[in-house]
Amino acid sequence: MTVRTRFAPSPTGYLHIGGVRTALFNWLFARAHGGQFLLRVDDTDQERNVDAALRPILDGFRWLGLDWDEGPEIGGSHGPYYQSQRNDKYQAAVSALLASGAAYRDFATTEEIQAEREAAQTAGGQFTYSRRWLAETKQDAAKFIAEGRQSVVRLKMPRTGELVHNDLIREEVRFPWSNEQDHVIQRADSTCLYHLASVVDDHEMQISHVIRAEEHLSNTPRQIFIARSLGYPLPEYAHLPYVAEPGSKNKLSKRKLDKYLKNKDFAQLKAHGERIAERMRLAVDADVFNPVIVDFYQAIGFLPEAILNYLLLLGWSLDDKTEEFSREEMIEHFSLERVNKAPASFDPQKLVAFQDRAMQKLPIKQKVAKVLPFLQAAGYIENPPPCDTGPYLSQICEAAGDRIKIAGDILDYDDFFVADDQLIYEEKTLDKRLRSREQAPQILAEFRDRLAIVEHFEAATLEETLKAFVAEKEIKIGDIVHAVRVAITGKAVGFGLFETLAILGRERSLARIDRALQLVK
RNA sequence: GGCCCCUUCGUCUAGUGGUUAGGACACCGGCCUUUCACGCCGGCAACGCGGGUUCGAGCCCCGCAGGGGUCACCA
Repeated sequence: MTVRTRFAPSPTGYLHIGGVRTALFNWLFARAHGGQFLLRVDDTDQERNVDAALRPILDGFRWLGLDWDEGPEIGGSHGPYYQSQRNDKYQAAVSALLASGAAYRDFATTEEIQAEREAAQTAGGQFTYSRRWLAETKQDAAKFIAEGRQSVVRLKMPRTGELVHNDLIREEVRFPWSNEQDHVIQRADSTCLYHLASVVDDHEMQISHVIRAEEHLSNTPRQIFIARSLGYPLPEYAHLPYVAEPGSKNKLSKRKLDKYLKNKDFAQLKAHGERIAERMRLAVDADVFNPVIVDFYQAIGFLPEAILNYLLLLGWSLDDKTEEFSREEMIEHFSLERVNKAPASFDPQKLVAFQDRAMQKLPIKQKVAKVLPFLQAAGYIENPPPCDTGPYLSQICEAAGDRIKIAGDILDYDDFFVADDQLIYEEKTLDKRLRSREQAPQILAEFRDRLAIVEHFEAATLEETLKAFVAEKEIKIGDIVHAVRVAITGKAVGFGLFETLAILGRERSLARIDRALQLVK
């Protein structure tokens, strides 16, 4: 049997991190079994512009490298892949269900159903629809229509016995049929509902494994009922635990974006992102610029592999120690058997830790490539970049060491990209390192003259020069290092001083020191 | 409330009858050091509760408690 899995996003305008986890597991399972992964658009209830609302989602998938074998934009042999375009198939299924007696036309009004429900509730019992507006024959129907009633189609669910079903993750689960309602599968306006559509599509698209979040577990009985009634072979079901809010066991919801910002770690991550966005003069749309949404990470320069690696471990593990997985290793090792049953909280800090590690491992050349678009977006480098950009950025990334944790962090080191006379000095640092120390400007001036005559303006020789200077003047190394740093970068913190000097070169270093000296005079 | 699911450090988890209950993130010390990062060393910290079964239970059984999901002419 060919393994075929699917992810069915509804076009909401953004890709939710919990959704990505579900998609990832589907994708991994398909890839691990040499099968296909498809995307199907759940737009049965959409009125707005589906294309516009779908684009960020597809972009997110592409960015993460979760490629789909069939679906929007690429098509496939089981299309169309938009539920809004598959209505004929749903109608046919409804007719078949009606014909076999597995479903019926119901002429009750919403109010009447509601009244029954409330009556059952006050009686303390469980609601079971009386089916008194059920129309079995044309005559019944005609009578109701004459009264001006409209009809929906309901499933005629069993009311005795139980469904025993084997879930790939939950194992055996049992549902008493008496607990099920006669769910509506077709609205009064004759459009069909999600559960019907989903079952029909899964069957027609030959989905072998339905891997979805736990919140669908209790929807499974009605779907199995539909599938059975239609004579479909059942797919395997695997219900993943949902992703929970940080520090709680509530389901991470797309509707509570604001709430999560109250979480300290979340807020901190967002603030970091905002700092980067601000430097690029990027409009920060509150709806999307949020760590629950994948766009956020893309916008500020996270690595897709870091996100995938983190999400993989949210509810799945290989053993007691392996944490890092390349894409290939994920595919090689992933299995549904090792998926956890309990919900897992989304932990922004741990995601960041994976990002840090992934960034550390990134070769300089690739780091340069990641960082460049941010410098261009901020207006520091032209597009296309001048030919000396590569070597210059390589030096900077090399000197940066592990300081650039997110590609957008490069913008913290704007001092390498502004003209000497445009450099902005932190007043506080100028005060602390130069103005408040009587001897500091003098010492800096003297060291400046040494720099002017140093033979090789390279990190190693610069360090020798400075050490010699310190020994000769009988000062502490800190007395000069910090003064030089603020003079050439305007900041209190930065890369190694000697590397910084070397990158800037003699001319620019001297110009900046001179300017700083002017400023503190 | 009915039904269903879940329960090991703060968080992600390993663990399938005998372990000093392991790892990771976070946190707290210390070291390194020209700042900031990185790195290194060390530390804190968990089997929800109660009954069984067993020589022995985090692991098996039964209760309880807690948490969550779901109960739409939403998806």
